[in-house]
Amino acid sequence: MKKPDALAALAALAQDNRLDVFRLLVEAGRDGMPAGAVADALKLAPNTLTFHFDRLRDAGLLTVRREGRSMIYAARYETMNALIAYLTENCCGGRPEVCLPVKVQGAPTRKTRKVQRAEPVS
Amino acid sequence: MKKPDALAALAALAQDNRLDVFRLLVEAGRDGMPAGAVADALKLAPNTLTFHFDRLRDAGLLTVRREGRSMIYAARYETMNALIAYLTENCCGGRPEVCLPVKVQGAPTRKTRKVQRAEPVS
DNA sequence: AAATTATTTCAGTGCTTATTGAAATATATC
DNA sequence: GATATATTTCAATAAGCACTGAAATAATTT
Repeated sequence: MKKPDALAALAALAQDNRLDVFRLLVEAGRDGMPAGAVADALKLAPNTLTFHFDRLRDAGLLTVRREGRSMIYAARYETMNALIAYLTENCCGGRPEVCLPVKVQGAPTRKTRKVQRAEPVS
Repeated sequence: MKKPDALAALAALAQDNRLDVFRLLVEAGRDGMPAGAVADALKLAPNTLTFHFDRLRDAGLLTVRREGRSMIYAARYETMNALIAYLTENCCGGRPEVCLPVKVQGAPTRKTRKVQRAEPVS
């Protein structure tokens, strides 16, 4: 994945409702779910939803197909995977270790450190 | 990491110049680099840069400290790490395998797989 | 203490975004 | 073929964003 694509994916996901839409479709699995079902689940107006679908789709995060009079949207996992790979490579100096809380290389520093607490689900 | 924080981090990174800033600071390492050096490297007006620093900082992706008359900005790797973890957990159904191009569960599919090519730097 | 260097703050501007309501399109049912 | 269902398109609007130029703050050097 190249920078413009990563940027597009980031922008697509950087919105409350769209992140919900994408997460819902990820849960829904490869078969996806109809636009109306997404609208119901997230309580979004159908036209607003179309707007968000378009953006997610432009970013390569979604696919659509028609089934009867329903439009079935499904998450494109590959793109999300590529985004995560991009972030890991480009924003962790290529080495995920770099992102870890405690620096390992270099002279030994003080040992104590704030305890990392487990977090509530959301 | 909770949803609002993930959203903030995504929004902060979903901008061309800011993504550049963050990547540069990641490369710069834990010690960071002065605002002016970032401005020079990326050819951004200092006030524009302050604007972007603020956003990255609000998202918890940066730290600042003063050193003489310079402001030294440094990447907060933990936040990026937490974002990647969030995306992996919440947008890959908790299982990274889900994001892989070929579905593994269910009946065995063809064995071959598109070769993953190395990509140009950007 | 005046001048220089580094960075931030402020006000203004054009552009993009998210949302809404109303109308249009497309498929299915009666 | 008329009606109902599912979704999209279109136009309008309010809010937020990225950037610019000018002025302010803060630390250093002379």
